[in-house]
Amino acid sequence: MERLAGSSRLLRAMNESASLAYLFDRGPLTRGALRELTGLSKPTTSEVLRRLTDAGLAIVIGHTSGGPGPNAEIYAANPEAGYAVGVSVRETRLPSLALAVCDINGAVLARAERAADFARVEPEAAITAAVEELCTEAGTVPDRIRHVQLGVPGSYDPTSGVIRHIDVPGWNRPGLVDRLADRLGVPVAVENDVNLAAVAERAHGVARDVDGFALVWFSFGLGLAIDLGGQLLRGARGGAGEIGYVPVGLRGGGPGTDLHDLVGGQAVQALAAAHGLRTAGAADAVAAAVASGADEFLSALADRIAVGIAAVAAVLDPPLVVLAGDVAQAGGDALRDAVVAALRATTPLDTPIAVTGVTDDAVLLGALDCGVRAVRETLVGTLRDAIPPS
Amino acid sequence: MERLAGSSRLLRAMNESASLAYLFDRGPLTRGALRELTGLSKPTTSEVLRRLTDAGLAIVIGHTSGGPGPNAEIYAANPEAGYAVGVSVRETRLPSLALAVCDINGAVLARAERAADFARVEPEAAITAAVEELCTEAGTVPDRIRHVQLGVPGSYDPTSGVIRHIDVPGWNRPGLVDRLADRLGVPVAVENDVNLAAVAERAHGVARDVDGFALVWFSFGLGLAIDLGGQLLRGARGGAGEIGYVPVGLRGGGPGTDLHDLVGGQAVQALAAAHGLRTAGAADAVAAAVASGADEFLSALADRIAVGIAAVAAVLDPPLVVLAGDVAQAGGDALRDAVVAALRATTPLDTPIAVTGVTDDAVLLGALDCGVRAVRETLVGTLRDAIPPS
DNA sequence: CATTAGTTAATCAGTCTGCCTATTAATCAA
DNA sequence: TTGATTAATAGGCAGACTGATTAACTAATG
Repeated sequence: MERLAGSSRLLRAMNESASLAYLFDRGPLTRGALRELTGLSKPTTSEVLRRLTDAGLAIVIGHTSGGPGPNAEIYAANPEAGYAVGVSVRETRLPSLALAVCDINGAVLARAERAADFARVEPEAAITAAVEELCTEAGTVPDRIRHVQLGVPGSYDPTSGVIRHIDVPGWNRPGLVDRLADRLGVPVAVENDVNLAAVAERAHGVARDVDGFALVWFSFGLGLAIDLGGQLLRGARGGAGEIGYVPVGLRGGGPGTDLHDLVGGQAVQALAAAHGLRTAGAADAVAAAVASGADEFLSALADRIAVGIAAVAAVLDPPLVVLAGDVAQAGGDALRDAVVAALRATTPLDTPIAVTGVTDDAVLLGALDCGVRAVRETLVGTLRDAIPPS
Repeated sequence: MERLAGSSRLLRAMNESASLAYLFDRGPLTRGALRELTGLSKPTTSEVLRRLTDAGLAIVIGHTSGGPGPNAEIYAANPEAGYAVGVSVRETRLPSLALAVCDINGAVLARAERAADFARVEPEAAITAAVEELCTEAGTVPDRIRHVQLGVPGSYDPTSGVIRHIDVPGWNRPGLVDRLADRLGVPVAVENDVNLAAVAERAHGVARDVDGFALVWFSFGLGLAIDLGGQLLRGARGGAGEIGYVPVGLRGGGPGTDLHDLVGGQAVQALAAAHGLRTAGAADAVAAAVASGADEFLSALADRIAVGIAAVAAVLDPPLVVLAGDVAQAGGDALRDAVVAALRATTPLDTPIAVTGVTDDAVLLGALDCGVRAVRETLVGTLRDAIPPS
């Protein structure tokens, strides 16, 4: 229930932040267009835009032409109002970083990849150095950055400030995030990498116009991200989506088989080997299977995947399930069709299933998207907080 | 992102609705207390309360005393501002109804139970008659009712307006809800009964102060409700929580065992019988087992339940899992302890588990709670909509 | 008499309506 | 083809209006 109360100052703050929000997500607008969206009068719209430009939050980027009458000025959010950095921390054979800066409108200014030996260089130093290098490449200064979004293969517990379930050396130390924020002089947020992939899927992939979806990530590890109307579900301790722990089958007492044993990277490779496919990794195995038409292996794999999806679908009933990660991407539509068939054969659930539509680095794109959104929130909040502390 | 923009009228509407909202959920307040909560000035607070009382939404219910100075008037939401009806439609051996009316503050005015033979009387007629009778019992008129909340053992698809997965005769007909609303002349909302039990659990049970929780319902059927910060998760087609479809074990192709086959009412009874307990129903069997200390049966049952909870916990990581429904209630703490042990033995998840704290009819209480909230929203919205259509 | 509840009057902030001017494209006459 | 005329639109300005605030004031209570 809305509980906002106040005086005319609140009104101005609301009108300004609403206008800025429209500039952010409806793109460039004329005064007239903004007037229609906000329902404000001509003088007020003018005043709001004057103040936003004075504050460096909006700029005139052009003029209309063609129609009768004067050419209306076209306003847009000032891209230089703040930059966001996205960082993807990867745990492959060698730990590595992918990072990028973008402006408030989401345009990427610079991008880089780096190997990083976290056993020798501590994470704070490595990230700080990488960000500074990125800034010089982008031709900007670190001061302009308003938010750094990290994506890590683990879950972040905001109450304790610790990244858990992470295998990259040095990254599970308590206080790391605070120290990094201190060093960079910028707010730092941490998010699970699969969650960020889901953010990218909503922004650029197949989940663009969907109410919500579950993204299942098949790679070396196994992950799940849940998007409910654009909001991520993280769970009590950031542990939502630890789908690898879904039990498979009953057993008396002791620990038994779970989903990780069935469709984790190693399990997939083992299954492939059992079907006579010997390759370097799980993704390669699946790609080879698709190429050579090894249907038996694919349908065996699909059976296993269907178990996990059935559990997710029964609990959440998502409007869409997206298969992502290098293994799923290697499988493509062939794997998707096999999974659909397996699911239909076993349960009455008819949840639509799709393969990811993000071809670029999904985690990095998602981190940028989250970062930009955070910067926008900050800027809108700045206006809102013009309300005096009573 | 907030997009509200407007002029001084909006301000008044906001201040009034915020004040009313505070009266609703902080209970009776003096002018001074409301002033602190809203941050408004003395004259404005007075004006707002004057308008609310004029509109019949607030009343003076008393005066302070004891301190120096005049006695402050104590304001409260006018209980007569609107009534809500909750109806629980049950599918037992004989279909039956439980219903109650309460005022805007949640005080129950009248309550009734009724058998209803929906094979012979159509649902619209039966509900309408029951509501009218309830009104005379409560000494009020049906006009005063602003919302009717139904709880049904099935899922309601708001897009098609059809109640699905329901076994009570006549209730799966398309357009039923609209016809009922027409006949009663009041908005009618439908919700899954387990979801309503979760609402009651949050309002009156063990989930009062928790961020979110998953409520697993064990009765004749099997259900799951997911509460995320007080918001229910319903799924794409109202099918979230169809936990009975969670698969158990791998199988090649054909339909195999699912959770319903494991812990549905019949399955529990069969399991009890296998352990030498012959009773009329699942709940009785469990109660008998607890009374007689039949630990083997209980731990076998707990093993099965743990599979379901593990799946839910792995997907959602809820801060709490609540066991509810007559079977769980019969099991009580003994069953809870057995389930905790079974869960710890099989998975690394350490989600807290509790038995329901609602002893009264949870579905009916939840329906009343939902109904009251809907009426409050309507009233607050009335004030908000004082904003002219430009 | 000190303290508090609530009202009244004057003021201030912010938006709205209505009118005005300037600018552009289209149309029409020479 | 060119210049004048007209219609349509962008944006600014002045005065009215709404609603909240501050500050002073009245009245009630221990």
